[in-house]
Amino acid sequence: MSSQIIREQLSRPSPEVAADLLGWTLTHVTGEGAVTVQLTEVEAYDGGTDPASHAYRGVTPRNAVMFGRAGRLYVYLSYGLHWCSNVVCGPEGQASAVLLRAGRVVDGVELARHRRGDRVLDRALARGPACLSRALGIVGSDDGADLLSGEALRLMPATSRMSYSTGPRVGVRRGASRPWRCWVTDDDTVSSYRRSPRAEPPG
DNA sequence: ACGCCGATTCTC
DNA sequence: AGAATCGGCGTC
Repeated sequence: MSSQIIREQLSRPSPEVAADLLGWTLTHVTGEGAVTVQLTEVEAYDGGTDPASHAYRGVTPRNAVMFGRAGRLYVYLSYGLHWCSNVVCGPEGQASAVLLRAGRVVDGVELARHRRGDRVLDRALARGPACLSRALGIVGSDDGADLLSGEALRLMPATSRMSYSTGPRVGVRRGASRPWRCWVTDDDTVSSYRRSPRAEPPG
């Protein structure tokens, strides 16, 4: 599949793209080596219509990448200490992204464990959005990297379709009830669901 | 300029 | 349940 076709696929609204991304792999090559993660849990974020989105209130230096062309990486700092990674979706000019919440490390397990800690179980190496980014060695300077034409970071489509479940998003206060979290059904690398303590009541 | 809060994670 | 830790954004 050409990167042109993949980019068109990613240029649709993020709630549609999210489920497609399950089973895809993301590889990051650094001086330390390569780590590949197969995605098992993702969350869609829209732009102007989604109060949980970083792009809800328009373009800022932080979220600018979300408004650019699909297929690039949007990285942000969470709680002042954790990097989190997104795949930019949707047509250019319209903010939209899919947060990478969890995956299975299918290559570079030793390097991923070195980054995450010796006592971390294999299945937990990339469980949780900050853990996934940490396992891959993704940091703020990777913000904006093209995942389809780049050398260091590469996103590749799944070889087979996975059966998946959907449900409310994790951690967000507003818009938490939109069923925009997708995960591979019964997969042990999926993060355990915790609704934000500050989430607005459902309904 | 100031203060609050977050698309989190780990530990107690 | 609480801490770690800082940039973004609303408010004064």
